[in-house]
Amino acid sequence: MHKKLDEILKKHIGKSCPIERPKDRSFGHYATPVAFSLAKELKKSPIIIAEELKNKFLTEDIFESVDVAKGFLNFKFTLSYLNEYASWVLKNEDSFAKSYKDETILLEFVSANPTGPLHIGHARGAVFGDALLKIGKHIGYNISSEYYINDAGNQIHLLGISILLAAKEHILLQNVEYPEQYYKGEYIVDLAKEIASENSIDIFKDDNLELLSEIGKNKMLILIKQNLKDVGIVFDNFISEKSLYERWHTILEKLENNGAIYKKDDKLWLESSKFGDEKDRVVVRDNDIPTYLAGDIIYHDDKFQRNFDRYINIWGADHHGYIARVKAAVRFLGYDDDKLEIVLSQMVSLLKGGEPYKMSKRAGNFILMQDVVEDIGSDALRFIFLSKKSDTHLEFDVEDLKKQDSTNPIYYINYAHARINSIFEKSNKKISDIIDIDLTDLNEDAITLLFEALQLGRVLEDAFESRQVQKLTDYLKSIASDFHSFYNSHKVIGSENEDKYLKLFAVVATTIKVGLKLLGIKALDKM
RNA sequence: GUGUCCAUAGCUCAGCUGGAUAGAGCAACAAGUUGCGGUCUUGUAGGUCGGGGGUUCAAAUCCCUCUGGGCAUACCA
Repeated sequence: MHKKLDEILKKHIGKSCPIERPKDRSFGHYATPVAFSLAKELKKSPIIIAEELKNKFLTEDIFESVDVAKGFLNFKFTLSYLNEYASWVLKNEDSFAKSYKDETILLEFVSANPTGPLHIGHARGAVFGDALLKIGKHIGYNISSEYYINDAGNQIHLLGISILLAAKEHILLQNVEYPEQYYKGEYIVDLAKEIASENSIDIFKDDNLELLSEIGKNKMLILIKQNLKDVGIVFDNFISEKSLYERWHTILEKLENNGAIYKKDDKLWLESSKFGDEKDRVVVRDNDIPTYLAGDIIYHDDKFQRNFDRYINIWGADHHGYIARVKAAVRFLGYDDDKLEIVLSQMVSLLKGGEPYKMSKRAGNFILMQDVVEDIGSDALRFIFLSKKSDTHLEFDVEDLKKQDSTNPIYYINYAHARINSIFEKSNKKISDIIDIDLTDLNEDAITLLFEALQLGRVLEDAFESRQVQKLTDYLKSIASDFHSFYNSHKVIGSENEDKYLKLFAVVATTIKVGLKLLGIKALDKM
């Protein structure tokens, strides 16, 4: 609908204009302040300009009214236009709020080190990325999801050491001395025992760190994939850091040819300060081993070689200082770094009944994603993560998400959906019975609810373009609230408007169902 | 120290590229159901938008500055 209005505005004004929702719903469905900006160009009062424009718009038959108020133009659609769209939505549920765009996007998220299970911070980025993916696909982007596996370098080496030491202490019953850095969680001991039972304890006797690292990493990756699957996330692609290194020399040569590299203190430095980084960064140490940044440079070259129109990375907010150097590297490689967008996912503080959520000893004093999923379920976890901006701190109490009343938004929304389902059952009617009912002579409440329910497309576009998924969760809460309020003040079954209201409710239910689906949550028919 | 993000109602947060009297949920207080799931609804109260300057017809929104926080500041990933 806003697209239709956009077209009409362009037609009469000759350019795209801002379209807003009026603060006061009674003013109309949409509004534009365009007369204010035209006032400067035309040197006329905005009110006069708005009045002149109003007369042009009145010729369009989709408008019930076009009003001018303090220079704002307010538009109200006719009920028959809304009805036509409602019928289309019910007949084309799968296409509701869909759109088509000629743009390919590579979305990278999670990319947690395969050295342990996912914790709650990872979960937030994972859920956010997955929802962005689903929404983006729905509105027509060609998006692929990707997980970058850091399976090279020191962390993996540490994993191997940790497994070996755990095995020596707990299986071979030797005295061991632990170094300063190693993975401390009890899962490491379990991992060692599992490896012992699948092979033999001899595997720990010749200190084959490389083998243990490899086995451990593979097992952790399986665990991570399972953690993700438990909240409905499946990646299109996994890409291994290690596998990329065979191209390092080619990439290094490319960087050198582009004047990005210099040698100092026997190390190779990337001159990233030239492109906005605060200082230059080492890419190859004096022992000839490339740094972590080198892997990311190869990876981003690999990404850009695959020629997407846009690259979105979701990173933990603690990595924000890393953005400048990667962008600089992308420029040195000769690509447009504006195509690379980094979205940050902030840390999460969890409470349970007002107290800090207990850490998992098993995982080494992290809040384990799996524990929270088992506690409150995937749907509740997804919803709470998606109801706040990704780059702000989030604090919530899991007990609040178990409540079965209006204080729990996911319950509240599902309740609206289930209630509509139950009303249809009670009335003994199906969607097909009311789909062609003509919506005429509806009261204002009903028209408002219908209009709101038809806003899904606009909300999805807005949520995706701004990378703010909470716009969708907020919208669904608001629709559920509007519905409950309407239902409370209007008798439906047995009233003369029964069929019309059923059609209206069917649209509301469709909006909720499609909206929740894009958040990775299945709407409940019964509760 | 430097960089960066943030500061809006008691709490958790919205507020779109500056635009119409600053919003929602929760908590608090007060009402409503002989009517379809009360797993609900309605109302009241609550804010000098951290302080101070500036730009503008218009600033919570943009700029400067101060204060108070988070994060980063590795040749670890």
